[in-house]
Amino acid sequence: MNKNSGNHTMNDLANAPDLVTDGDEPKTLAEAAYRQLRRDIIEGVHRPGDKLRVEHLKDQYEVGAGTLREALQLLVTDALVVAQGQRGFRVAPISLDDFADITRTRVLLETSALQQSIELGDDAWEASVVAAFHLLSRAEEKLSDGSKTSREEWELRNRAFHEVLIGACPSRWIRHFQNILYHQSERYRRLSLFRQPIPRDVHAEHQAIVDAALARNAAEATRILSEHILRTLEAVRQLPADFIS
Amino acid sequence: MNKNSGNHTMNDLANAPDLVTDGDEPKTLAEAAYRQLRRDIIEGVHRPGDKLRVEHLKDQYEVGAGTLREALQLLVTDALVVAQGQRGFRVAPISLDDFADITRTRVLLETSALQQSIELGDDAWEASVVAAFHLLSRAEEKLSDGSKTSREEWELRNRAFHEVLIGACPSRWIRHFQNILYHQSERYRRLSLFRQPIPRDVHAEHQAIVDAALARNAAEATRILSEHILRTLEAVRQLPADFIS
DNA sequence: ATAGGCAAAAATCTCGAGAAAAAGTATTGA
DNA sequence: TCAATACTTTTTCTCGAGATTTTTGCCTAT
Repeated sequence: MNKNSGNHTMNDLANAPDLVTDGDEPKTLAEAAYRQLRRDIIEGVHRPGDKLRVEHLKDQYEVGAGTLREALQLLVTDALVVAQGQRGFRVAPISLDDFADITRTRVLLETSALQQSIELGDDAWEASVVAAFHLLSRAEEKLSDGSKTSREEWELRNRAFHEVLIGACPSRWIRHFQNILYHQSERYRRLSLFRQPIPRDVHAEHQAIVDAALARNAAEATRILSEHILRTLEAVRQLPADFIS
Repeated sequence: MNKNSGNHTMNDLANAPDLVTDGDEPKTLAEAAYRQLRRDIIEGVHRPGDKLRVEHLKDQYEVGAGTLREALQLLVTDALVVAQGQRGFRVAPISLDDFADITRTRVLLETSALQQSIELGDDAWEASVVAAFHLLSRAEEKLSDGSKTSREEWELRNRAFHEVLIGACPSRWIRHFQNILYHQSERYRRLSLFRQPIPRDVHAEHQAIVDAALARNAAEATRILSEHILRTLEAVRQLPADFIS
């Protein structure tokens, strides 16, 4: 019974569709190409600043030129690709300052969202937080084998955890922006994890956030979350300079 | 043999282009169509929820089908248009709750940006604020004739004023998001102005913001700015219910 | 009379080729 | 040797036609 999409007529807001539908399967070739491209950009297959030539990529992704063009346009929405006038597309460049900006903006949005979540969340929200935290903890245990799949699993569950935390925040716009920023920071976090495969004690940080959230201690929870997010910035800051360029 | 991606030397940051290039002239047909469409959506020519059929619109805007498709895709970035799987495009719906969400998120972002602007702004920033305020005041005087051009001029300068206010905020991301939200609220503000052509004493509010900003009184400035933005929400709230649907 | 299903129509999505623009290369002259 | 110009190549942008999918209308059966 997971074929959801049951639309209730009353109360459009709660079940209003997200600004970017990202959960379902891709229903069009353009969207499929978009997802592959997004993955490849985040994974670093296409490096920051690289030119994305339609003629070359259309063969690689097995779609027509116009279709690939649309996929690139979708990536512009996520700010993973920049389009310049009559000069084609490029992978969005990265820089330390940009990451600092992303991180601080994330803190601003995510703390506000968490505050509202704590204020408004019901039992179901608490349950989803505990569940997501459990899944993340399990993924952390398996992370020690260093395999690629386990890290991907951890990435997925880490994201799910952060999403669920602010899941009771009623603002679709904050969640939308937060979503974009999370994708962005994923590119940087990849660099950090590559260098520092076993991160700092992130488990304890998550635990502390969960405890404060369930205790409805918004001030404490947002404080820890802020430090948690900002710590990633510090980790990237300590990378060799030539990693980012 | 992939080569390279010639990276430029440093200093990319200061002159980094905005996330959405909006100032220049449109350099491509798709972008031209995008701007016309955006204007028409904000102006209400295409009403919220309307279906946007490519076959009809391509004649109206005098471009090919693929080109119009790209224009629509660009509008998805601004969240003025929603694309559903294999079922084409629609003008993004509006609702009171959505506007409340937009407004509150705007307050969150814009106050944070203003705070940083006040903290970091230099003499040139102060000058630009005073200049923008002056232009806006002049536009307000001419607003009494009720002509369409004068209201458009006011819209333009009001936007410029709010942009300049947070112009010294170094965060490109906050400015980017704020930009999107401003476009969104423009749709709603149009409804409000239509009903209430001579708005409340918005001049005094702007004046108070400028005074507090130049006095480097961040707490006061952000407080007034918050109330200022929220007041628009109240104005729309008092519209007849059937205005929004 | 209503519900279900089949068929026609409309709309979307996709592709490849042609026109416009940018980038790269070679040539010429000081 | 260097700079400026003209030419060639590459790439982007645009268009119209064909293939799929969705929607609409009609018909039949219970």
